[in-house]
Amino acid sequence: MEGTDKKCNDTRERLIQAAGEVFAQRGFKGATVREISRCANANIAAVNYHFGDKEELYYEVLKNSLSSVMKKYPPDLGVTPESTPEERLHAFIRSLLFRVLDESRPTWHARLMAREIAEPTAALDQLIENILGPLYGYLTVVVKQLISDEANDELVHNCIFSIMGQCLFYHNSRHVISKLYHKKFGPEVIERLSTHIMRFSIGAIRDLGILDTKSAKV
Amino acid sequence: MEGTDKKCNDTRERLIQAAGEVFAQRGFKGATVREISRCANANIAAVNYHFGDKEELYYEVLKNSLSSVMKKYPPDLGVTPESTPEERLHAFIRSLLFRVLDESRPTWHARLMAREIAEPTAALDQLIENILGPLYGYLTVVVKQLISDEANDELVHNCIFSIMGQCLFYHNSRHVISKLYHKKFGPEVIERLSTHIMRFSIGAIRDLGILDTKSAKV
DNA sequence: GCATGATTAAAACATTTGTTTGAAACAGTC
DNA sequence: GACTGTTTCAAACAAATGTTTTAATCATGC
Repeated sequence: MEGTDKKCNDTRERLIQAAGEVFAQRGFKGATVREISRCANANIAAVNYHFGDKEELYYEVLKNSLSSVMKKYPPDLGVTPESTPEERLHAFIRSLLFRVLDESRPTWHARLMAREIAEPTAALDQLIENILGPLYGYLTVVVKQLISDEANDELVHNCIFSIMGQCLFYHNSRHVISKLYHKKFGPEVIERLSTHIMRFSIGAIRDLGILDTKSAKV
Repeated sequence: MEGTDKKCNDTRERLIQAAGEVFAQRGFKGATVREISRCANANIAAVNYHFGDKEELYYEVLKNSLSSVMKKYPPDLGVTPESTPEERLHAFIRSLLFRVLDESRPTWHARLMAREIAEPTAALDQLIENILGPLYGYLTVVVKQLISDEANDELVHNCIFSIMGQCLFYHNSRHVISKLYHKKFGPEVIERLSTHIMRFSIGAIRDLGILDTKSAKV
């Protein structure tokens, strides 16, 4: 009836869920195993028994979170290999926005990842290898198609950073946005945002692509 | 010879400097008054004597940091009221990038502010009122001039978010960028980045402005 | 020189926190 | 039902941390 289905008695699983919430809310240092245990209806010793120590639990939570969130919103959600680069970019942006903004489901995945990106622990390498690397790679291919296949690397990198930056901003600065503009991010707002970022970026890339091919010709 | 000039013996001042470094590096929770005191060559009791408690010291550090960094890189650095909107936007972006990326000077200001933005304490309101509010306001004016004075508010907001997002990305994701692309942000790289973001945004805004005025005509 | 107030110093205090311990409860097997 | 390995529990431990205390030191005005 509330999150955990069918009275799942597996303490280990409950600990991971609870730890996700608490780590996301308070950070690794701020989270206490006592609070985690209490939220999971488990004994204080449960964390050490099942995971060895707090840090190992954190890794487990992060790993768990990653696969789950990428499964729900894959970068090519709703497009096929036959789609145009524009459609693929739009899909990428849309997925990314939903991944980091959707508050209608266990919300700690995005916050946890943002935390790890902003202030990495030793787990960042794993995060890059499994998630961020492929993600940036995918976007690179799409952007290269949009500009031209011989576009110089620096321009391509700058463009994918511009796109990623626009999307992630709404998560990183959400408290400021909410205080300054009283904006909330429901699904329909996210849709409009994704359209905006897509148009903004396509327009920009077209311009820069023209500049680039011109300078390449010189 | 090293940061503090003329053997400034004021313990209070040394504490603020040291606390800035430590808070930026470890976060509020992770920073210990013992480490701060040690870095400041002060006694453990000094923090409580001079500031009451750890939290009050944090507020003081934040306040101090804000005024200092905005003084060094004001948003209209190098432009006059007669400059074109394009020039003003470029100056804004350049300043913002230097503000968050310049590692050649006491570097904790930006990290401290990023921390507060990503996970606010009670001090965020003050930060918004004194710094972020005016900053966003200034950018809004510039962007409005670029699109058209009757541009609809949502479009303008989305555009300033797109610009802020592109800039802040390089700070928030610096560890990922560094691991994926082995990029370091020296002054000349920052200059090139600011030019890229300026072009990217101007191109995009032009396009969207045309769309906007067309739809406004309908 | 000394009295006064501000500052510093070292030690101690009270909590909090991650972890360990040892016994109890449980589950499955023969 | 006794044995075995696993899981849970309450209590305790050791280290760390913010804060307080009490005395010493310093600076300044008389």
